[in-house]
Amino acid sequence: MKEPTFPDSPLADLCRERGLKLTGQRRTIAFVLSDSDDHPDVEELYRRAVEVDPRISIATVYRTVRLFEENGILQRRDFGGGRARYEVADGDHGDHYHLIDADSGKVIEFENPELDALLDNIVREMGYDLVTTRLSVVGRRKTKPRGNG
Amino acid sequence: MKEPTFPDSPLADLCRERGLKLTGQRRTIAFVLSDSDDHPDVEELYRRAVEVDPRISIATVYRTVRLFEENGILQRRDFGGGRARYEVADGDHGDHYHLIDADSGKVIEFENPELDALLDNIVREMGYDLVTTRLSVVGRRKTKPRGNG
DNA sequence: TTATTAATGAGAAAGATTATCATTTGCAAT
DNA sequence: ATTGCAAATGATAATCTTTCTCATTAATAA
Ligand SMILES: [Mn+2]
Ligand SMILES: [Mn+2]
Ligand SMILES: [Zn+2]
Ligand SMILES: [Zn+2]
Repeated sequence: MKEPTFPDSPLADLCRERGLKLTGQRRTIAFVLSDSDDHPDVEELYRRAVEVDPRISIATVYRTVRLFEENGILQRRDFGGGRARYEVADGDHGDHYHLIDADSGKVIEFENPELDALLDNIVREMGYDLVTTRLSVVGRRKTKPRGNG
Repeated sequence: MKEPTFPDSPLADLCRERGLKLTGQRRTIAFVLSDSDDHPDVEELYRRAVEVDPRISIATVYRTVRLFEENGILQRRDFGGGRARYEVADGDHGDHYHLIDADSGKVIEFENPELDALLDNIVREMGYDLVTTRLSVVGRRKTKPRGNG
């Protein structure tokens, strides 16, 4: 009966600009996504969305992330572990890669123009245009070597 | 009633060397894998294995690829599309990456020592030791530019 | 050959995602 | 403001891949 009030997020505006119908649920999910700076999966997005407006179903979250991804608003990531994870495309930072801490699972973002260029060149020299790079590295925190231990 | 006869494959020997019990099914799956130079998923491995010996179940194929992967005999790949795909670890070629043709889905392997080194350095400079690199690029075949067309 | 222990087969179960369909809602035209 | 209609939603069934269960079978060592 009571509609929650919150401002239109940048993603909600994007949604409109693409000519997508801006439903209450999409507005909520867009808000939640704009508010996130990590890589939530659908379950986590659902939890956050319900906080904002309980009148939402997990099915709609699945539908909406797919829609947003098809429209270039979201990027899907696969860090292993069975569930797809999402982040805003071209949020405040541009293209980037992910380092996963092998022990904690923590995701650390990084950019590297040299890597961008190298991948582009490799693919071009094979006679292709680069469409998508799917890259994540798993690493283990280095134990700082001591003088004597 | 009739046991199919085929030689022990390199992978079957590896299986023994690791102290794993060499069952008929594992011998068959090892044979099929040694005979493959592509990136089959479990369903495809099952089809190939049944050709060699019908007395095999898909459950055992799942179990065996997991076992082989845990023992460093197989590598699991994710090219998108929902199913895990497998290839022999350190077959005739060493570590390599994969380029997926965006239109045909064809998988093209490549090696690149510069890329190896760059990834290693990036991760090291972030304070980590590189454990695993998960990389595949999707590309579209270049249309050769014409002088006039 | 026998005993022991692990592996297998068949199917149930699990986990993630998509499909179905009756109902509701956004939105554009009255 | 109402109306009409296509599109979206909620609830849940279905699908798809992978793992689990458990009674039966088979591999290895004594
Ligand atoms: Mn940078
Ligand atoms: Mn090389
Ligand atoms: Zn990211
Ligand atoms: Zn390969």
